[in-house]
Amino acid sequence: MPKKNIPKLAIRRLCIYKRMLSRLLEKEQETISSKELGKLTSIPDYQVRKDISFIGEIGVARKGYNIKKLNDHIINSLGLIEVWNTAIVGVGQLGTALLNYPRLKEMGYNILCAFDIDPKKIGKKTGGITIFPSDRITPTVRKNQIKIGIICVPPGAAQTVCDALAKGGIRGILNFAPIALNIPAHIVKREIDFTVELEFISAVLNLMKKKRS
Amino acid sequence: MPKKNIPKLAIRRLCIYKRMLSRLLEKEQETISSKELGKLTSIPDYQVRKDISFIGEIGVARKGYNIKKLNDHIINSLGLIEVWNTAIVGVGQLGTALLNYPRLKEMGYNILCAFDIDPKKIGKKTGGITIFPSDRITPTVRKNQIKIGIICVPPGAAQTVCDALAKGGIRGILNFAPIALNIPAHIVKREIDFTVELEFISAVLNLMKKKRS
DNA sequence: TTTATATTGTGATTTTTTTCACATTTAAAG
DNA sequence: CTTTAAATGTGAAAAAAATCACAATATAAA
Ligand SMILES: NC(=O)c1ccc[n+]([C@@H]2O[C@H](COP(=O)([O-])OP(=O)(O)OC[C@H]3O[C@@H](n4cnc5c(N)ncnc54)[C@H](O)[C@@H]3O)[C@@H](O)[C@H]2O)c1
Ligand SMILES: NC(=O)c1ccc[n+]([C@@H]2O[C@H](COP(=O)([O-])OP(=O)(O)OC[C@H]3O[C@@H](n4cnc5c(N)ncnc54)[C@H](O)[C@@H]3O)[C@@H](O)[C@H]2O)c1
Repeated sequence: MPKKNIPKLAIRRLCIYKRMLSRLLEKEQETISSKELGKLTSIPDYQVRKDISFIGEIGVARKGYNIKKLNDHIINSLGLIEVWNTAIVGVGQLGTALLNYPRLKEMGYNILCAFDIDPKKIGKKTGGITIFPSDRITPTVRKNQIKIGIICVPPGAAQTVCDALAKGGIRGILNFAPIALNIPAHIVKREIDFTVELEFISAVLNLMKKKRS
Repeated sequence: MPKKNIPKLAIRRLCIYKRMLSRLLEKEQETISSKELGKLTSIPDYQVRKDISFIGEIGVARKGYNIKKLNDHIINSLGLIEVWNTAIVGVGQLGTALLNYPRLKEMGYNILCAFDIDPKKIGKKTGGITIFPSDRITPTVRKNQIKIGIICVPPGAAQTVCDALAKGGIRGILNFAPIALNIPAHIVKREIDFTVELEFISAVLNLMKKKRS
């Protein structure tokens, strides 16, 4: 049980440390210092230490952190042991890639079903998952206790399917459609827009150039 | 020319406003207030105003912002008119989805070529783009003045292809492999890991639950 | 056992970001 | 022309986050 409120940004970084730690588990190395872990994740050592301190004292002076112990501790503190029933809405280019992405299941996101509006896709299987019609989202989510929904439909349809997921009792939504979703506050939302990230890169490059000149 | 340094987070939000504005361009509405724009992007109105203020005074008291003018102004201020030569490395599930994603070109990311290590893929075309062998990354990037690289290879290969891109003179990198890349500071990097986003959702849901109990 | 020192954990400080509140502006109505 | 009020732009305050610096600690070497 974490001492106090963990900052949102610290949570994300803890997930990134864990990602690195789970890779290190396969190596013989037993412990790692905040400096080393920082090097591997492009995060300063004091930030690594401070982030870890939010979930308790786990390091050993002069030695660093035990890799397995720290990995487990992050998993426990953030509750990442849990397996989440997950659904994907929209089985196009991106949805198909996700349905074939084994890492999702490995990380505890168990995809139970997929939805699409296209009659040619409904009833078929992709990545071993059956595709249901999108007007069945609400009852199916409710019946299967689906907790997390991943939206991969065109932007024009995203709010509609989001509402259907919400009505079914979804708890978290990962949205890939390039549009901000309106969503009740009790649902945790995360939006990823590749083109916004690319534009961010462009903007930073441009502003770097301008400053130099 | 922006007055002072624009905060990184403000840049991202400006891109999100622009995304919404370009949708609104197709409607008849001419102006929009910070309040309305905030509603549409899930961002508070004062934040919208402050962000826009970083790129100058463009609003009209009592009316709000002219949609077309604000859209153009964001594009100009952040330098988003530019077309960027782009390459994709790794033409698997995700790389293929991206090569077939028309929005990239629409937004000014002109994919000139793709790279893969798989002999069965090299020489073929995907989404109209020819796939080159990955040992040709450095010279091809240099010759074609490719400025942005998108990495979609397995994590074990990501640092290698990243180094090859850097050697070719790349300026920005968007990385989808679940690993932090080591990269010289002059290259602008952005890393997207879907599973980290999902874990973030899980963690927030868990910590919400814990706090309630 | 003592010493030297690498490394943690954290309180204090600094920086950044968000939030607030309101004076100023200006379109529209009277 | 004057009044009204909606909306901006921003300086100031508050909150959050990052950074620093160092005392405390524990290991490994002497
Ligand atoms: N392709 C990419 O690489 C990529 C990258 C980033 C973001 N995106 C975004 O992800 C979303 C999907 O992109 P895509 O390339 O896979 O598009 P796509 O056109 O290949 O697939 C969209 C799928 O959604 C289905 N769909 C449409 N309306 C629906 C509804 N109401 N209910 C259920 N399903 C519905 C369609 O039948 C189709 O199968 C889009 O919003 C896109 O902007 C795509
Ligand atoms: N599939 C998804 O939905 C998804 C989602 C998020 C992140 N990712 C990440 O994106 C990356 C690609 O995922 P994927 O599912 O497309 O994998 P994939 O196995 O389908 O494709 C990987 C491609 O990279 C190529 N490759 C391997 N080594 C290479 C090298 N040295 N140079 C050039 N090409 C090389 C392979 O030949 C293959 O074509 C992975 O790091 C994965 O973790 C994938």
